[in-house]
Amino acid sequence: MKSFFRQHIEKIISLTDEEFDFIYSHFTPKKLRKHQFLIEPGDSVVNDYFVLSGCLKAYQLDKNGKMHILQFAMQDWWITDYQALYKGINATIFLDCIEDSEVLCLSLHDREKLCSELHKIEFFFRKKSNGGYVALQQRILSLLTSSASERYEQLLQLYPQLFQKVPKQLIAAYLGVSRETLSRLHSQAK
Amino acid sequence: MKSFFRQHIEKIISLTDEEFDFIYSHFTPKKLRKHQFLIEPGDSVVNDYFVLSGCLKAYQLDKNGKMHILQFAMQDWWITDYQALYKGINATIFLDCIEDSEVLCLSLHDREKLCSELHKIEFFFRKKSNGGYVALQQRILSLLTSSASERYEQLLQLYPQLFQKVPKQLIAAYLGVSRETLSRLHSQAK
DNA sequence: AAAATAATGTGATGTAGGTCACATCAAAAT
DNA sequence: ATTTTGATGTGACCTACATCACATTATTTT
Repeated sequence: MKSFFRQHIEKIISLTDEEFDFIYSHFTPKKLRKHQFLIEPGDSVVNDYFVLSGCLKAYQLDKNGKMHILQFAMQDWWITDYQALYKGINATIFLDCIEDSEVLCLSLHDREKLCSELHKIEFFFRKKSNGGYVALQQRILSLLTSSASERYEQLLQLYPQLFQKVPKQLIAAYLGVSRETLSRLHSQAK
Repeated sequence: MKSFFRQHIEKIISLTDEEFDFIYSHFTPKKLRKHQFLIEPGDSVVNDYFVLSGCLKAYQLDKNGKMHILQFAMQDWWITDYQALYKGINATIFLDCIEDSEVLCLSLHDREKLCSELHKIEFFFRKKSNGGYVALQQRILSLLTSSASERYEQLLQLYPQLFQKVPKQLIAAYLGVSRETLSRLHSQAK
């Protein structure tokens, strides 16, 4: 698990054993059960979470109680309420587990400490953020330019593993379609 | 103009005169006329652009020729085709001027050089990227959870200056509504 | 200042996708 | 193993919003 995390970082920067141990010492492992919440609206948010195993979702409920999914996170992904974490305001989203999961917690404080002490890791986090920015832009373009069935196909292309783990009604809530419509898109196989 | 740019950076980090001059020496000013293109699909993209004055838009055309706006950029904003820039692939968006504009160009190469030579500026760009990430997440939530008229109100709240510069049909293309629907939302004043 | 071009408003009509209702099937929980 | 709870499918109907068409009013361009 530790080596898996190291590989994740070493996709972007290379590390000595001492550097990795130093970095790793700032993280706290946490085991979570299905349905367990990490964040609820109103909470103060101190951590970013790196997913070692399992699957989580970040979402909001609208005024009719309908769920809208901002983000999934599987193995290898980072997730939290970034608005709350970065701006120091209360959470506006729910973050919970779709299945039993393990995460590594990193407080914002420790992240900033790491970044100021180790230039390399600041490079890592900058690259991660840049990559995330591009991914979000692509999702916005997908929402603006594509129909429900096109968006479904795009998501399937991009993250096929997701469809093994996540019920289709959650896929629908991520794509911005009703579960009924998503089901019909399938049967009609457009 | 130069001091305006310096202020922009000093909102996040503080600089000595030498440091600022060093940073500024990596930027190239460029004047642009209304309708002028900075990027078209297929182009290779080497620069990020910081807007000194004017207003630009980044957009795609869908298969029916309809425009969908990914991003506006007014004074103080950064804009480019980030996917193309970061991944080193060809552009997939148009970037052009809504009015006469002035920008500062920074090549990716120079940005990376700056970041490796001056830890402070890497901090700056990391914070910028984090902020941008949060803004995009909020836009996705807005697209998922809100109706056309709610999205209009949210945008008006967030960037009132935008409505002085940008014709409503472009606002519509940003919100993901037809210009006719946007016009009707107004008259009905929901 | 005139001509050309772009922006906006508004009616009539079309449609993708939403909502509601209920049936079936799968998976947890006791 | 049985009960409870959640996931999926499908029909009937509804509604935001899109599209098309044309009139009106700004804003550029020459």
